[in-house]
Amino acid sequence: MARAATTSDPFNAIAEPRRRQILLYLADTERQVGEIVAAVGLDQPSVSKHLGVLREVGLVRVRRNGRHRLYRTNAEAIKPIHEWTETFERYWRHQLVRVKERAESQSNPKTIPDKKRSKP
Amino acid sequence: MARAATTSDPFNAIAEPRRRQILLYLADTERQVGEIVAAVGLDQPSVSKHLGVLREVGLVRVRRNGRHRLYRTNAEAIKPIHEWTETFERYWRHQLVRVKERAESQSNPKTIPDKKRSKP
DNA sequence: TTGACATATTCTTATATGGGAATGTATTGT
DNA sequence: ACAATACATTCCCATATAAGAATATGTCAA
Repeated sequence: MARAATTSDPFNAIAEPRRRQILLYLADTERQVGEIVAAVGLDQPSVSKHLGVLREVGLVRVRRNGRHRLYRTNAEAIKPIHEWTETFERYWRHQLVRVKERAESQSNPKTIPDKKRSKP
Repeated sequence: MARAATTSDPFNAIAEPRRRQILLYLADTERQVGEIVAAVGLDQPSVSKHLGVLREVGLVRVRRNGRHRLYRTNAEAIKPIHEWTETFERYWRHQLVRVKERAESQSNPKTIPDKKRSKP
């Protein structure tokens, strides 16, 4: 079968760039939907749907305030992803050590291209 | 537009559980495709396709050895994801502190949850 | 109440994706 | 050269999903 739904798997939920953008935007401050709409430059229904996904998977929390809804990132829900990537940390450390060793042992300036940064 | 392709966005590439499984499996040892097939319990073409995605996005490296291909996780490609989640670390730390403080100061649960929606 | 505002939900549609089956390709042993 | 082995690729199909348009729901103000 296919992958787990965006609404049940945080890994899948953050696979959408707009949602990552929203999570960063909501990381330190509560925001109303209107503000989020302005910030990400999508139309309101799209934003509401993204927020719905993030809500269901637990990556954001909502609170009502009059006619507004105040969203905020629930950082704890990102922890599992952080921990998953963390299991690879020692491996890329080892890789770096190996690269460094090679660079030091032989003064052969062989270029090892670094991966480009992803642009969220 | 939709999300970036699995073959160009590591976040999307790891949104598939099988691929995460493969990445863990290949983290510390090179493996031939046959071994990976046995390990994940999919049939060979499916595994090859997942490996193709991981290859294109740079999450694994391949090396030929006779008729075999030896795959290994390229941990460095996971770093950007790790770093993205890391930006939230201080927030979940704060959240934990707040939760702890509240639990210690008062035993009055003031949570106002958002209206539940039924979707099961 | 009525109406304006803020947000959510429900269509519809185009596209990406994963699995299964079948086939293609490269490499080795004889 | 030929067959077997080890993978990769292609084709087809079912499903998930994201955007857009239209509509619904809920809340405040007059």
